[in-house]
Amino acid sequence: MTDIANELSSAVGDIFEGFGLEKKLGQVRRADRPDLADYQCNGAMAAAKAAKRNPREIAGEVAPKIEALEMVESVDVAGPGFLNIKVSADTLQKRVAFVLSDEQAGGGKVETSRSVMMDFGGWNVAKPMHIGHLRSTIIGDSLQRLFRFLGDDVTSDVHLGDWGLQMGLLITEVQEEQPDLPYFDVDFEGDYPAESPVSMADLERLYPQASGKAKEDESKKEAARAATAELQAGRRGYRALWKHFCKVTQVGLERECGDLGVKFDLWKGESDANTLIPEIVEDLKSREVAELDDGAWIIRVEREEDKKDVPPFMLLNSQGAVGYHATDMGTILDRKRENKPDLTLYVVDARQALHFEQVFRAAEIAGYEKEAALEHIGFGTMNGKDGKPFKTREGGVLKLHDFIQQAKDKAIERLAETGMGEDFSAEERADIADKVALAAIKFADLSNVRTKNYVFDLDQFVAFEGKTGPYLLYAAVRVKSLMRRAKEEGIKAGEINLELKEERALALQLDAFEGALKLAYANRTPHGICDHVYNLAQAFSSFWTNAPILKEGVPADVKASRLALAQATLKQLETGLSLIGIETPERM
RNA sequence: GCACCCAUAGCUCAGCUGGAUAGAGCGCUGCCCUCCGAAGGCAGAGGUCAGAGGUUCGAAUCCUCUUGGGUGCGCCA
Repeated sequence: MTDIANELSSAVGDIFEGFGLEKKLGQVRRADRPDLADYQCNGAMAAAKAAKRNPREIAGEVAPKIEALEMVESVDVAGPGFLNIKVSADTLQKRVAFVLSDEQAGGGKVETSRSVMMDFGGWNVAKPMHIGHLRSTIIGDSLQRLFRFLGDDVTSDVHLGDWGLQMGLLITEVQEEQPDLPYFDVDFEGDYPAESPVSMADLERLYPQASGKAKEDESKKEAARAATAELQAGRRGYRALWKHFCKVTQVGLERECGDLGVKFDLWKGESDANTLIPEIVEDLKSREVAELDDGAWIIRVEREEDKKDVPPFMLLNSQGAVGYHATDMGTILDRKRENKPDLTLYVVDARQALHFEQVFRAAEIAGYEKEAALEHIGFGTMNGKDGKPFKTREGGVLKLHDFIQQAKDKAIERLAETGMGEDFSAEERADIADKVALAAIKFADLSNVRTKNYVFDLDQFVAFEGKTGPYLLYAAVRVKSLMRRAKEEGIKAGEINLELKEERALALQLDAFEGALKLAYANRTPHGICDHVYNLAQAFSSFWTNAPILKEGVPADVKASRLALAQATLKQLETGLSLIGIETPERM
């Protein structure tokens, strides 16, 4: 069963076709004027344009046929030719019953399942995990949940940044601080220490330090480049030291992932593409895809129709080292062989757009992957209240862990203010605070259009009032509490009978889930899911205050009907929230 | 210089392939708890959709230009 809008579209499309009009003109959607209709079709006006006829005349011809459909209650022609459709109560009732019984909660499935690779997170070895990584992780995670839910075979890969110049910078920086370590002795032949010479804290300090020096001092940069090339060429001591960097970093990364409730299927890194690089270089050189230019091996990717300069793809730099062009190419080939994805999504900051364009073009030229199977899912930056990139009060880069902690502290504060959960155990309260904080962060992020920058205001987002994650948790918890009470009283959900306008509005909202998911899926924009769950929670709140469910004096059959409606809502609400990575507590 | 993204209510943001009276939230005003969780609901004030042209029966949406912000542009990732 698909949603009502879809069924109507198909039926109305057939009717349009019967009049010699295009089927797609029969497209039906939710009405923008709920006072006039449940659903609307604007096709008559477009049809009139194409056929050079009067739109009202066409609408008038089509309307009786639509009205004759079993699911339709009535059809009106309004304004220049809008077809306003009201569906029968029975149609809506069946739809709600379906949502209640459907394992997808009415969310639907894709027609053909694809194999999809998702590359997000963008964590780097040794660079501090900061606020800038948040969006990729949250958006990527939501997309992997959505795609999987709709039936695709998804593989997510954190694609660790572990192979570029930052590694060389770290190596030279450690050498400067601790020159006597065996890693730097070329003649050293023994076993290197099992213990890392640096901690995560050291790494977080060393990288910005080294990076700063390299910017000021060209010779330091040269040394780092050389070290990078040597590492990539396999210098034993460098490899051993590098492994320590990676291992130490991984511990911190797993902590962040756990905190965010995000899971990756693969923890591969840029370095994993390394084994393929020589093969690729050889292949592209021999087929003359790559050419030598200024000492570097490049692939020209510019096109006639380009309106801008598209710099070449850099296979090997003049030092013979590989950068992220080459590792990304290697990764594409690796995935092509290992996972055979139909589609690869790169959830990476919009500023990388040119980079991906170069890589995708180069992959196509090289014949490793079709350009159309590679997609950059860009996003804007998260700014502070001043509209500038999010920083600490001191102006430094805010670590992700600290940021999440701030949100948790704020959640604890808010819960205490309202006395919510005060008689719960400390563990439960802490768990609730965690869920509230994450819901606040994720909902705030995902409810903005992905491609735009947005302003993060912690006070606003951790609020329980308004369009926030915590409000949604509250809405869900309220229904859960109702369910517990119904169970205690032995009341069961029964046949659905929609009478009040709030009941009808809620049913219509439940029907909109599939459309919201499909749109989010097609555009890779989770914010449509946010809108849907929020609208659903609002429709439920209105229903809740106007349609008593378990109160005394409510007839048994009405109780059973409303309980079914509430249950369907809870199911879809929790399903929808799970798709944006939000978990609901049992109570709060 | 060239290219991309963005500009909608006091603030933060939605607005799907062009459609009816441009929607939310916060804030503001007024109602609604002897009654399932009021962290809620209902009602109201508040907008020349940055500006100017154009296409169209119809434009916040499409095209052109202007202004004002952000970002990117071969050996960092």
